[in-house]
Amino acid sequence: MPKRKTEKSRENFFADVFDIVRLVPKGRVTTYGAIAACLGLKSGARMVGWAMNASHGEKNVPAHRVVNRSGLLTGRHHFETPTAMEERLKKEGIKVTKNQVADFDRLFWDPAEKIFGKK
DNA sequence: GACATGACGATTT
DNA sequence: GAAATCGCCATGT
Repeated sequence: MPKRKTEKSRENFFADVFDIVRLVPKGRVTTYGAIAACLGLKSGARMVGWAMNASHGEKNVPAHRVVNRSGLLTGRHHFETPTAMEERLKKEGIKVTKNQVADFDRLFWDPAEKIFGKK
């Protein structure tokens, strides 16, 4: 287990990521980079992905709505089943083709919009 | 304490 | 235009 020092940072980071992902409207998708940018990280996209890994314990975190900047479902293999991600997205009305979100540009939801407008 | 890895992104060659 | 490389911060070994 990490020391308290990292624990604090980790908690803040994960909390922010989970909160943002949770705020993603149904039928919308966002990207790791967008979330990272909201947290103030220039390129913390990797960390966001790491946080998503921890999201396995957070049932209320729709990690399936988080894709890479290309709209590609890069993390589908980390789900319970390789198809769970696209299946869920399709269920919410999002079309997925070849592990990629259709009309990704249109469905893209920018957390900065909410965070910035809210704060 | 150092090295290697990770569901990414942007920049440079 | 495509490929290779660096950067980012945290985690695991």
